[in-house]
Amino acid sequence: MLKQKAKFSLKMSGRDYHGIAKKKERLKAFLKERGFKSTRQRDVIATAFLKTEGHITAEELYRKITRRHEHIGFTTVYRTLKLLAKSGFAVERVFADNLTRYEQLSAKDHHDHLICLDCGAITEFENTKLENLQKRIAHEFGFDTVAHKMELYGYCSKCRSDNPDVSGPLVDK
Amino acid sequence: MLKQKAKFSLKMSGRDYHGIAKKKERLKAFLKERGFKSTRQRDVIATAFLKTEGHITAEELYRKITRRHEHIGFTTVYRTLKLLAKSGFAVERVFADNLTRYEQLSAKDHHDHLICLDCGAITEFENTKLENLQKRIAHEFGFDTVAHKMELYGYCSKCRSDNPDVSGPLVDK
DNA sequence: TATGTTTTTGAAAATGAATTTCATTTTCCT
DNA sequence: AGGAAAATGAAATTCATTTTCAAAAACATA
Repeated sequence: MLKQKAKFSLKMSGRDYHGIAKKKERLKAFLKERGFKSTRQRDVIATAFLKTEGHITAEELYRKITRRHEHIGFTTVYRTLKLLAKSGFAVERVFADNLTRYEQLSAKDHHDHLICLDCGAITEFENTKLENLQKRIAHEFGFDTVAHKMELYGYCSKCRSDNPDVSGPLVDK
Repeated sequence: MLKQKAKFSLKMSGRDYHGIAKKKERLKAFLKERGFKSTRQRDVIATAFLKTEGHITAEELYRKITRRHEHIGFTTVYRTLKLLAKSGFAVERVFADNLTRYEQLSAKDHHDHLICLDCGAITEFENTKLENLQKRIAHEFGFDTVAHKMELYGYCSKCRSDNPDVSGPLVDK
């Protein structure tokens, strides 16, 4: 009774809600162009990653994948995420917990992060004024900026209402 | 012929340009208050740290200290820096290279950093507009902000003139 | 389709900064 | 001086990340 589902599982699982098919084509093209090889593992990992919204560690993605009984090594997940980052499909980010997370590189290119110190939720935001101000400041110091990192740590409204007297682990200053 | 210099070396080395004496008094008071003990090592490490301007890793401070033939263990330097951070004399910071650095907590309290990807120079800056904008943004998302991190990575004017075609290691996005 | 070359895989080992352990030493209160 | 409590420091541990290397897979070419 699972036949019909299985029949298409390798080529398409349901509608392509995330535009994954196109991305995978682009990835394949990228690999060929650079003389890298297309493998089953890379396909599985890339698919799983591209389905993911938000920020995920190599470990988390690895667990997600192996849960579905794929026997793919952690190293390969790790390396594939690096590859995705180098090929422009993913961005590496390190927040205050010092874990490396990957997020998809989307159209929403320049954004920053709000991080809840209680539940760990990561909210993205974009603010043009902030961008401009950053550039202006860098300029004042004779800096040519190529990247920036801007994170706001605090407590989201949900966590504050759950737990009014927050005294969680501070992070920075 | 070095007698005169040596005579005062433990109590005061030259004028107290950095206000170190006062800070050390405050530290001593802090220790006593909390039931911690004043030790030769803590004195040496605190002095060395308080003399330091800018941002220093535990390793760097350890090397600086042992250079002067003090035999103080790395662990003690590490722990003392943690202690200084907890007692409000130092602030811990982690930049893109993932090393923990310590800087003195000065009057210039809320500041952010410009980091040169070539020479590694760290420049501090302060900008009220930026602060306010950050708060406003956090507020929009119902966040109660307790800390923030804002770093601009790029190339300082010096490095750009030394090496016009920079293609150094990128860091983030 | 077979062959050969190159790349990939993944288990295991290495790395490296941060942190902890624990026996010994030091501080400091009485 | 004596004794309880804390500090020291060398070594060990932790833990995420990265590398190694032998075996397996991919793929260009014949």
